[in-house]
Amino acid sequence: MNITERYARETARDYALRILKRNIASLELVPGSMLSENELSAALGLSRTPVREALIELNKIRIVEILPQRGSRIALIDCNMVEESRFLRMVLETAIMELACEMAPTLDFSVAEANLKLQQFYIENQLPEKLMELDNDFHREFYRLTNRMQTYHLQESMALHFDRVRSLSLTTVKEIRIVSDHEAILRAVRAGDQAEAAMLVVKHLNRYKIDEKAIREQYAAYFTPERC
Amino acid sequence: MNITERYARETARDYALRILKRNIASLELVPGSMLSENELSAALGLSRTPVREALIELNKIRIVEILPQRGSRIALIDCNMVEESRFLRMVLETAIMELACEMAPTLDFSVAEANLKLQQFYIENQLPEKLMELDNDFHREFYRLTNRMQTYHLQESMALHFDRVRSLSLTTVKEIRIVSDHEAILRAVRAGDQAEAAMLVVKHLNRYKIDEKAIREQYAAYFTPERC
DNA sequence: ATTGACGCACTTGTATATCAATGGTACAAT
DNA sequence: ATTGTACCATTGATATACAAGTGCGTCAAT
Repeated sequence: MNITERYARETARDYALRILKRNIASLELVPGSMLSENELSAALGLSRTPVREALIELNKIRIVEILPQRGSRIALIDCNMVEESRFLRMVLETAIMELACEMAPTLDFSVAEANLKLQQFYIENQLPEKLMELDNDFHREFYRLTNRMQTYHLQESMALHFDRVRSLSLTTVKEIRIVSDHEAILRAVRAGDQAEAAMLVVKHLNRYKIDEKAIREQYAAYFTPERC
Repeated sequence: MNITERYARETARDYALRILKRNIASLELVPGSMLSENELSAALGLSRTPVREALIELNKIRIVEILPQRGSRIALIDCNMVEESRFLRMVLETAIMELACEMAPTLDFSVAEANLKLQQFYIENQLPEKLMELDNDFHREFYRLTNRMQTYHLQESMALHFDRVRSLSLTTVKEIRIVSDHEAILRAVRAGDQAEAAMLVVKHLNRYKIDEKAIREQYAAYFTPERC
């Protein structure tokens, strides 16, 4: 496990959650591997209670299986859950953008604008590492503008399933296209063009399509036996 | 609090969650009222641990506020959350039905059919009490058929916000319309008619529209001061 | 070699006690 | 009226213990 420092004033539970999520997304915690509350609390330097609470949360999004009286395990990658997280993001983000179109006249897009400027800066200066965070921020900003943060959090929790597959993927997203996608989306939303915005969102999210078949074959042990 | 027996083999945490949710939805637990882990564990005959775990879950869907070192409280009814839960259901259920339309040729609708038959039976025999459960079952069946149960659970958790307002509402839904809506939806999905199914879902869910303004005025103390 | 019984080790679920940190309250002092 | 102080209740977290259930190894019987 890749363990880093606990933030100031971060609760033990949030700390455990943060570290666990990161290690699950990066596959440092191998799908199918067993955990135990005791083992984890020792590794994290916490007691069982906050670790247990974190595991319960991860169990709720079905990324951790809790087998009573036996142990816990990192769930195998379930294509159905990956598909469902993709579905959720597609459906929700389309609806969010359509909503943003309706509200456009009353919205302040300056945060999104500033974010875009930064994206362009990092592209020009060849610093693609920062882009993923900016990408997330950009999308989240529309949930915030439309007052749908709870929806964002629901979607975000499911995204872990997709992140694991992305970690296995060799296909990287073309940064320049991403940024121009974002520009186009913001333009459409500003113009209140729902159909255009929805179309762009779908096109944008489809860039993250991954060659799941090849990955599945190469890393068969990480996946649930059921076919998709 | 309205407390009932614990089911056989129900974990203490699930029991606490079930009782709390029911009492929150029915407003038996008054919006804005304070709770404490100790008080609740005494009332439920459990220890702090499972009660605390239940409160953490309710806090995550923002129906319970946890104020560290001060206590917990039943959140006031927040119009934004109510609106967001309505938004979520509308968006997700529309997408689910469209998906079901695509998959229609491969789906087995016999469970939904049987449910509809029962709905008709209860209408004819004037037993509307059973209808709400059947209503829920009917909708859940489409999430199951399209393999989107996790999506269902996310939506379900947010529904608590809406349920509280519905408990205050005097406007009852017309049962007969509900059943005929369901029939029409199933027909459209069978026929694979996405546009029709989506339209029917929106129309159906709009029947649950509630006179929020009047309720807000009558029960102002239950609501957050912010306007919607 | 196979089977069956048994017990051991381990895990989660739960209970309980305890302490730290902190916001609220009551009350005295001014 | 304001301020300061002591006290209390509450959650966050730790530690410990026990119950119950699972899996595994041992060992005897066959």
